[in-house]
Amino acid sequence: MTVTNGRRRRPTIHDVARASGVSRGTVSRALNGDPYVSTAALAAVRRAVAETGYVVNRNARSLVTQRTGSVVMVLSEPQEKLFEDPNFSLLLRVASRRLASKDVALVLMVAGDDGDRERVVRYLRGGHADGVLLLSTHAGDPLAVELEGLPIPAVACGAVLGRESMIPYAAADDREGARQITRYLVEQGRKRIATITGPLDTPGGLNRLEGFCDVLGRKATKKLIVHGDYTRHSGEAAMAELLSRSPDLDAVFVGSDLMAAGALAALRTHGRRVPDDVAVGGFDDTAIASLTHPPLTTIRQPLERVAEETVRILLELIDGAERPEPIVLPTELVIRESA
Amino acid sequence: MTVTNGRRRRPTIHDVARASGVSRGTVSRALNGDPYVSTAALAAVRRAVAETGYVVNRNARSLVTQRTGSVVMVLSEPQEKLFEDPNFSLLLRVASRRLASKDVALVLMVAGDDGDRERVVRYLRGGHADGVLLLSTHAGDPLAVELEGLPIPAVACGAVLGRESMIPYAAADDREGARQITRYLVEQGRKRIATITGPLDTPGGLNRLEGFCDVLGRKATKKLIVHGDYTRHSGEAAMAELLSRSPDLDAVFVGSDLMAAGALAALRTHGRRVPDDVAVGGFDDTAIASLTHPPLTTIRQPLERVAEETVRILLELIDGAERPEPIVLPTELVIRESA
DNA sequence: ATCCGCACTGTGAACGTTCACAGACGGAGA
DNA sequence: TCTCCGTCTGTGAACGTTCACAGTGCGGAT
Repeated sequence: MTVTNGRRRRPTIHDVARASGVSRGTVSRALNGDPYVSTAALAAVRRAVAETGYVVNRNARSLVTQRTGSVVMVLSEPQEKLFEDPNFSLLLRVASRRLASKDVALVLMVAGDDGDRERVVRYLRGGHADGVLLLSTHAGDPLAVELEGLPIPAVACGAVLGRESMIPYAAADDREGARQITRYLVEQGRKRIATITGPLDTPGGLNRLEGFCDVLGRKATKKLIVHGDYTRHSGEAAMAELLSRSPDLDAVFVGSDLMAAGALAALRTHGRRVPDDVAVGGFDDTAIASLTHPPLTTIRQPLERVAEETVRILLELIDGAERPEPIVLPTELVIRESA
Repeated sequence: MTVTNGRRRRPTIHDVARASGVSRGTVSRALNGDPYVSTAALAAVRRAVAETGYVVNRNARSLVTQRTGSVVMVLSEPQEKLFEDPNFSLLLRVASRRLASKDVALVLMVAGDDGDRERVVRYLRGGHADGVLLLSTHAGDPLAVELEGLPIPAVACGAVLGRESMIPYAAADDREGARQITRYLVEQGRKRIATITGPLDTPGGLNRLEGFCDVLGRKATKKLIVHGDYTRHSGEAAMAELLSRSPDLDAVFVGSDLMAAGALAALRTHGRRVPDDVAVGGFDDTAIASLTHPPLTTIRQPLERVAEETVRILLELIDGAERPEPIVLPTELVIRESA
C-alpha cells in the first residue's frame, strides 16, 4: 500500500522478487496465472506487489511477447463529417468499455488524408498494435487495401464496400431496415414514395437504397431517388429537388435522421404538412429523431451490439481464430409522428 | 520500397545497420537527428530504411528512454451522458489531430466507475503514457486527486472545479458567455428572466450561473433558478417547474442547447410562444441549436481552440515546462430566432 | 533401495532500442 | 614531429520483461 516510493524509480519485477523472497521467474508466473506456482509463493508475491505498488511494464513485456495489448481504432472520415455523426460517440464508448474489460488499450487515429493514412500504416507496421478497428470506411478507401498487406487482423464496424470478403465486419441490417420502413409507408397508403440516400460509397447509402427498391420494385423510379451526403444541409437540398421533380409525392424515406431533419425544414418551407401531406421516415434513431417537429418515425440500429460484436471478432482474431462470417444484426421500426 | 518482407520478422535496427554498412549506433543517431552523423552515413541509412521498410519499435525505445510517446485522454463521465454530448467528438477529433502531428499516440480511457478509475491509475502508474488529458471532470472526482500523486503531467479541458490551482486547463469563458446572453435578454426588454443551469459540480453549471447573476444582481432570485443535468429531459422538467413557480416569466437562459431543446418543448406544451411570450437563450452552439423550432439564440464556445490549447499545454508540460497559467478563451453570441 | 514423474523453482538469454564511453581519423597549432 | 581537438564511429551495457531449460525435492511404484 506504500504509494509514494522514496526513490524516483518505479518498482520492477526484481523488487517484487526480492520483497517476496522468490525468483523473478516465479513472480512472472504468479502474475500471469501459470498453474505451476505454490500457494505460498503466490501469496508472497501478492503481498509484495501490494507492498511495492508494482505495475508491470508493458513495454518490456511487449518487447518479448511481440504482443502490445492495444488496438487501434481508425476513423477514415474525410472531413469534419464525423463531427456530425452522433453514432460515433456511442461506438467509441462501447468499444472502449469492452476492450478495457480485457485490459486492452484503445488507440485512436484519424485517417482523413494521405498523410494521416501513412501515419496509421507506419504505426501498424511498427507493430504497435495487435489489431485494427475500422470505422466508417468508404468504398475504395486505400487504407483498406494497405491493411490487407499487414500481418495484423482488422475488423470493420459496418461493411467496407467491395472488401466484404476480405475484411470481416459486424453491421446493422441496413437493407432489411430500409425494407421495414418502406413497407410501413406503403401500408399507410402512401402512393408516391421518394427517397433521399446517403453517399453510395457507404453501406448505409447503398444498402438502404436497395432495401427501398426491394419493396417498391419498378415504382422506385430515378425521378424519386436523390442522393445526399448525410449532412442536414444535403437533406434539405435533396428534399427541395424532389419537390420540384415530383410535387405530388406523398412520402419520403430519408437515409439518415440528420438529413431527415433537413428534409423536414424543406417541406415546411414549401408549405407541406408532415405527415398529412408528406410522410417522412428516417434512419438511425439518434437523439435528433425525437427533437424534430414532428418527431421522426425511423429505424433503430442496434449500434451497441454492432460495436460489441466488432470488438469480439477482433479479439478472437487476435487470439488466432479463423476469419469469421460477417455478422448482420436486425433493426427495429420506431414509430413516432412523422409517418 | 520492398513492402512484403520474405521473412515473417520485422526488420530491426540491426538489419538497417547491415544494409547501410554502418553500425547500430550510427543508425540510431541518424534516425534521431543527432548532428554528429556524416552526410554519407545519413544518406546510406535513409536508403536502407526505405529498402528494408524499417519502422522503429516503440516498445524497445520506451524501455530505455522511459518515454512512451503517447498520452491518455480520460473521460470521467459517470454514465451514458457523454453519448449526449456533441462537444465530445469535436474535442476528441481536434486533440487527436494535434497529437498525431507530433507523432504522439492518443489512448482513450473511460472512467465511469471505481473499477475504471483504478484501471486508469494502474495504467498511468505503469508508466504507459507521458501525460493525461482530462475531459469533463466533475468537482470532487477522486481521479483528479489520485492523478496529483503521479509523476505524470495532467491538463484538463475545462476547469476541474476545486482543483483549478492544481490542474492546469484551457476553457471557454463560461461566465462571460453567460453575461453576454443575459445582457442580450435584458437589452431586448425582458423583465423576468429565469435560468436553467447545468449541474453545479461542473464549471459549465457553476460559472454560467454566476455570469447570469453578475448581470441580474438581486433580480436573480432563487425562484427563477432551477438546476438540470444537461439532458434534454431535465431541461423539459426544469422549464415546467419554472413555469409553475413563475407563470409570468418572459425569458429564460438555459445552460446548454440540449436542455434548451427540452425547454422549448415544455414551453410549447404550456402554450407559450417563443420568442413572443418567452425568449430562450442556449449555450454551446452545437448542431442542435439550428435544429430546434425556433432555432436557438445561443453562445458559441471556441471548442477547437480549447482543445488545441489543452494539447499544447500538455505537450509543453511533458517537455518539462513549468506549470502554466490557465487559458480562458472568449465566447461569442450567436443570434437566431429564439430570442 | 532405486527409479520415475510431478510439482515447483531459479537462471540465462533474448526482445530492439538508446546512451555513455572509447577510439579512429584528420587537420591545425606548437 | 608531436599533441590536441573536433567530428564521426563502433561497442557494451542497460531498460524490464518472458520463455525455455535445467534443475530440486518428494512421494509412490517397482
